[in-house]
Amino acid sequence: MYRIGELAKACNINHDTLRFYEKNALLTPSSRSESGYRLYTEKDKDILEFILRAKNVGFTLSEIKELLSIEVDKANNACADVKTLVDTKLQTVENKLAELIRFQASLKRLSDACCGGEESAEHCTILEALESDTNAVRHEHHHD
Amino acid sequence: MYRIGELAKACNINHDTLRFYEKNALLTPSSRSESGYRLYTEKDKDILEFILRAKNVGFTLSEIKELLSIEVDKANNACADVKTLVDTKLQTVENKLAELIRFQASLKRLSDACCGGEESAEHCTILEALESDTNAVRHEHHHD
DNA sequence: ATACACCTTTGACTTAACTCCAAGGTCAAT
DNA sequence: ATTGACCTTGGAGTTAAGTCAAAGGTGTAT
Repeated sequence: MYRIGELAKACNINHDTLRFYEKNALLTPSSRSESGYRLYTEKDKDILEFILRAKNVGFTLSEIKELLSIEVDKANNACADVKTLVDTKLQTVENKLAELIRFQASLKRLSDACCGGEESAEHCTILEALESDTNAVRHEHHHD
Repeated sequence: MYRIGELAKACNINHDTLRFYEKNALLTPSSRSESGYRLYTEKDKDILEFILRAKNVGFTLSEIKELLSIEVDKANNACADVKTLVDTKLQTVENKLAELIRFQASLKRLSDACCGGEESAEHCTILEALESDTNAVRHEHHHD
């Protein structure tokens, strides 16, 4: 069991952020001590880590709330609904992945061009690095 | 040449956002008409698209400004500095990529479990899907 | 020449996501 | 029994990133 300060420190965030997440129904501590102190379990910590990772890749708190709300309820027949939500989010993730892979390629090309090869003059900005990427994929396409 | 409304519409954003980006030195239109209208070129549009994609994967505007400022200036000897910045950003991108791949795997597992296989009971929430991922990678590690 | 859609600027307002503050309770150590 | 680090609540303040509104200029179409 973590008290609020311990969990905050462990995850490197402000303790007020934890209260804020509680107020916004993202993460409620599993229990309270006699005297009213919030007590977080290891599972609560997993949820928090999930929230922080999701935030880091550009999900909003309300999107994260949606992700956390996903529950395949076998008894209830809401399975199809859940699958729709999951597949929508999966699509979002895959779009983000595609973007990031493009950024990665551009930055790599830039890093290599810099102080590296003979072709230092070729790719001088991230936009040019991106363009050369685009050109590689599409047809040649000059404009100055 | 796009006027502000045209570019905003083409990129599906508010025209005030373009003024906001200009005020914050992220994107300044290449020229103005006689009467003072902002005129954006195709290159300006490329920059805007870059900004929007970067935002989408969780970069802040000031990080994006940094990315856009990268220029390998051969004359100037700042090449090493640039490489450091680029490599730092590359690391950031690769961390984000790793997170997203994990999300993707979890969501896929969830999607497959739902309405799909026999094992519908196994992975009911994104956290459980994540956990089973963790378990696959690390040692077995029970806690209830 | 007058609508009308579009543009200008300045400045105030909004929303998401925190972050801080005040006034006070808890608890282990001196 | 009191200090000091921790916790509580409620509410106000901040920052990033827009978004809107007011007052007025532009430019093409009737």
